Amino acid sequence: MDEREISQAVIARLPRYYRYLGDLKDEGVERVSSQELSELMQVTASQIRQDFNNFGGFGQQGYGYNVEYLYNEIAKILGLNEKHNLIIIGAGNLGRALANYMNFERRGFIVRGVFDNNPALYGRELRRNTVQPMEKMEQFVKEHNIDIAVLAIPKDEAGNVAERLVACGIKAIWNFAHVDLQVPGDIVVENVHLSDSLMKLSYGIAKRQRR
Amino acid sequence: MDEREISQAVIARLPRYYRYLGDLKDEGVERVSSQELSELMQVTASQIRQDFNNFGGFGQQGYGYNVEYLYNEIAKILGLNEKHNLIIIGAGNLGRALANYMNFERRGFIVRGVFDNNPALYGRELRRNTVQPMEKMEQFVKEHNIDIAVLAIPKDEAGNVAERLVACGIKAIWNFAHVDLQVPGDIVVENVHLSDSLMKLSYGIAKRQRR
DNA sequence: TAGATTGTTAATCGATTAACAATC
DNA sequence: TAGATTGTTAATCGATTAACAATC
Repeated sequence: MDEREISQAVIARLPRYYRYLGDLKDEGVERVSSQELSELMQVTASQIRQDFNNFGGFGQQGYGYNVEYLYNEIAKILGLNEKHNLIIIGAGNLGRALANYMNFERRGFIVRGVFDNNPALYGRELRRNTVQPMEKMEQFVKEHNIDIAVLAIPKDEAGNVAERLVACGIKAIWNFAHVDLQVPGDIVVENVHLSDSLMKLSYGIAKRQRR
Repeated sequence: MDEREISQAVIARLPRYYRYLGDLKDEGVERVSSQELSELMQVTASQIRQDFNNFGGFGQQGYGYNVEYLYNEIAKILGLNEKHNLIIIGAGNLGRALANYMNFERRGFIVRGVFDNNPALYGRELRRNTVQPMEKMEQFVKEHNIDIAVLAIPKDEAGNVAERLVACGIKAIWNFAHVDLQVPGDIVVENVHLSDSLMKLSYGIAKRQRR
């Protein structure tokens, strides 16, 4: 909440804290100490306290952390209290899977439109949405207050589409295309490179084999 | 290739090197210096040289790196020269998308079977595979020399299924379930937590808003 | 008050960057 | 040989862990 930049390592750990705290909350646990949480999550208690203190003190000496309060504070830090309208670009296997995947809506990420440049897919139903032609994307973004675009298209189309999205005022891109996007610094980009992930898995197997 | 443990940070960068080198190779580029590559990839030349030297010297003073050679060496390090048989557990939206997604086969990851516990899906066609009941999983793993299982099932089933997979000799789990799996140390686990990724995106938007 | 546990400072560890000698 | 660029050592930076005083 203050001016200082929080390191990427800390941000990357927040969703995991959020998940564990959500579980504790669901179990009806009221308070948790950094020590208890550290055993549960297999990280050091020191790291937990340092991480939370990046955002100001959420705990109380001699007591620990109130689970529900901490859970809600992390939600606020992550911006999960805000609703986000998103569109999905690409109605191939991955785009369709994401469009049909309900769980994100629970967290306030609402799919408002799905776009593809393949006429064979136009009008196809995906939950509350039907696939629209790419030409309608720009107008749709402006009219429906869309802030996130999910890029589920081949890598060679991704750069061009990203440019169009930036031009019509999108704030963030969730990029599943296997390419590094070049966008202005104020555009938030989060990459999901599945093949990179699979290669890391492959490395793990190869290393195991070498033992 | 030697005894020393390579840091996770280095491993995580290898797929990206591999991607850029593949592009250079496709463009017919023969040699590249750490300096050139650093400008292309927006990392320091120092880091590139340090990273590669973890695995022994791939370059030559005064010349740089031979693109094709380096590309092939990274493939070997990542174990991409090996073929891997995999099965997909869960034929929901995500499981089906992964089963239909051809690109992984190109890299030697071959989908040999798809399993689900929903009888309504049994026999459903997904490329070369048909959905089979979960009860057949163990035998299939043993008979078809499967080393990777892709977990595309809800989080509350994931722990149990992971245990069964470990018991029947799987080597690696590509985990899309939103839970931390508890498995023996010799089992390779690579997590793809999409909702974590979406939360990081959300943080980026929230931070941007606060400016 | 005594005990517990945070918030925070200090110490350590590891990763990144800089510098340069080795060598093609 | 001279120029280029790696491989590698040293310096710096940042992140993690340890320690403990503050405080509930």
